[in-house]
Amino acid sequence: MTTSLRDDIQQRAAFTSLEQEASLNLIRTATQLTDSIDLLLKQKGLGPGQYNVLRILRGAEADGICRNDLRDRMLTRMPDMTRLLDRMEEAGLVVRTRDVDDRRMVLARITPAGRKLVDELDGPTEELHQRQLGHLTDEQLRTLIDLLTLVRQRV
Amino acid sequence: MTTSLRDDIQQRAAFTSLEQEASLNLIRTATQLTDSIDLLLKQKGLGPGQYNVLRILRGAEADGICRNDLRDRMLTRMPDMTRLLDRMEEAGLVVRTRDVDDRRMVLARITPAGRKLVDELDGPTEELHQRQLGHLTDEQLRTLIDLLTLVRQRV
DNA sequence: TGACGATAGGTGTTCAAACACCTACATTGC
DNA sequence: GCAATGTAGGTGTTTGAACACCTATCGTCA
Repeated sequence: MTTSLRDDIQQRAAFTSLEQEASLNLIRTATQLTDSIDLLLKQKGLGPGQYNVLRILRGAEADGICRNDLRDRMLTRMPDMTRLLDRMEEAGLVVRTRDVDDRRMVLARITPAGRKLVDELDGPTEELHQRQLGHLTDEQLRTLIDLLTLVRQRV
Repeated sequence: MTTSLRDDIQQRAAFTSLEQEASLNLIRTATQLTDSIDLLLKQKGLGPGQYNVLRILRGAEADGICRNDLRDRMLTRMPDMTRLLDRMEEAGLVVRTRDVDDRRMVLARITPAGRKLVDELDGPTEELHQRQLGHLTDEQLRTLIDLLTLVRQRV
């Protein structure tokens, strides 16, 4: 049983183009994925942006990352990075220190508490990914990834 | 030149699984698509939710659709449909009338102004879809759509 | 027929996203 | 050395999203 997007959202008119159909399918699918992930994160009191920041900062280890670099590496657009970091600092997940060499820059680092939190989420998120995508074969996943990478060439 | 997501967000550690890689690729790609679409819509003073509502109501023609049906047919989750419709009604894009048979229900219908607005966006959005996805062959698009449909089976 | 649960919709409130604007510091070129 | 420009970060304010809670109406079954 295959649920096409057309049945899914009960649209009457067919799609006007294959490109439109692909676009709507992509957005719809991503939304369903993020909805589940966000629900999981919320159980730990995290929003999607906060989790993303924590994973980036964990990857950077002790070096620390400045606000703009952080913003550019986010999975999704986040214009108000300052106040996102404000909240995370208040929650004890990150610390910010002004760089001594270039005093314009403020480097954010993950705290032990932040690291613990994001580590605890590794298992559950991986399980969720398996539930969400585990029914595809490796070849199908590889094809999907390659096609998505190709899409992003021209966005 | 292919920009993998790993380069894109400058992640150091490799993905922990093909499923995770696919999930992140999907979310990242969808975000890029919606960012451009939202930008286009904003030029007409519309948010993504409003545009989605208008397209659904246009497809329903004169019948009108109640709030919950509308919510279930949205491309993306929208918990506060009431006030979204409030704003659209105030903008003259939709009208709401209480159903005489079942007085719990309020049917939303598109106005001529709303219809004109969404009609005007058909061309630009289709052009955008072409710019975003036109570099894929029909076969690639078909494969992508099929894979995304398959993904949604188990979300 | 009238109480009960289910369903449709609305409201109140809190918090975050978004945008424009502003300040501080660094860099460059004269 | 200093004005001009660019870059990094923060702030003020408005709007919308999210959540829990509330009201009105319908259906049904004792």
